Amino acid sequence: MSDSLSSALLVWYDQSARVLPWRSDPTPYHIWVSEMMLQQTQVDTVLPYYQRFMSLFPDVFSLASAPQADVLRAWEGLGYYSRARNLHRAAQKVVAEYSGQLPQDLAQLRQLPGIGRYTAGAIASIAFDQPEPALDGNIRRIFARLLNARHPLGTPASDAELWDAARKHLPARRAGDFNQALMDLGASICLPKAPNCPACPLRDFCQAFALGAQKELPVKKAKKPVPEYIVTAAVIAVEGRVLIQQRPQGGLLGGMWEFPGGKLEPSDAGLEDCLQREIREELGLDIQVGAGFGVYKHAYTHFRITLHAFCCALLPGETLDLSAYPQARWVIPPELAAYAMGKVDRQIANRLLKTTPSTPN
DNA sequence: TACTCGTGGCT
DNA sequence: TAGCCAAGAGT
Repeated sequence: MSDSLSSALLVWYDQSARVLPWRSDPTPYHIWVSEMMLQQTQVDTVLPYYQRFMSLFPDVFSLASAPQADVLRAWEGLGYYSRARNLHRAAQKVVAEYSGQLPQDLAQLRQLPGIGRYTAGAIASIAFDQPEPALDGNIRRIFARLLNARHPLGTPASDAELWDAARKHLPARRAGDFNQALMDLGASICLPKAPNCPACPLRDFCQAFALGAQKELPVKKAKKPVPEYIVTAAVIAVEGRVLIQQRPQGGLLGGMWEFPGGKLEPSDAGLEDCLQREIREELGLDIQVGAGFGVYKHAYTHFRITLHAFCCALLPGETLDLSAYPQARWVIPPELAAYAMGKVDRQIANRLLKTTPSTPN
């Protein structure tokens, strides 16, 4: 049943909804892909990726049958690459078990890789018009303010309170629009730091606004400090080719390609020593380290790195047995574009396209 | 529960 | 400028 809060919100949404490609043609596949891309990622960042992804993989069958390498390459730059691997696996499961039709049942949706509580609710409500809440960061913030809820976000008490509130206020009709309206409101008016309360259609329902406490909410847990690591990477060139390797599935940048190297350890005498050790450990090769090939600073979510890249050569007599290291590959620089990489390694690859690495000696 | 997992834009 | 933040999921 529609309460006055949801009615006021839907009136606002009918006037203010953002025009988005997945809203213009809200098939289950479109909603699903968009929701995967939008996890922890803002709409403006997603838009060009969504358009390109749909041109490459217009339906669940083309996605399911594509090589993982193509999916990761299409995802490069969006981050959180487990989303791409999970979406790809889920597409194969939907084809194999559901004849290519995304299930409507909430429990069945949650069985698909990459679909958790939020995304299942979003797909069920937006694509299938089911009365399900979908609690994301925006909606958590909005309900925390509406209720003057003081439990820190992410705690069980907060989750229970906010999911209950979202379900309680869900209208019987247009649940998908209700959820999307809250997300639009969170992205445009009920902002984290500077909420524009005078423009808010829910102002009269908001306890935080009544108390003047909107900027104190939501309460967040304290964050841990982020460590900084010194990292090295080797551009090993032999006869015009450079060595890259694929990272293992599952961890950071899983399935992506990189220039081999690793973290500076306390036992390393220096950057050169670190790089020689890493290449010996990872590939069984002894290398000569030459000139620098750039210093790259990068911030991940939970740590920061300063990466020192070097031009390197194999010591005389060294060869790489590719059958023993199937994750490694020798490629000419123009081919690097076909290999999905994280931001730092892509910067190195792009520099290689412009500059031939110098040969040690 | 707490931690991992990317990147770009903003202040 | 260095943090903060974003349509979370998996372990």
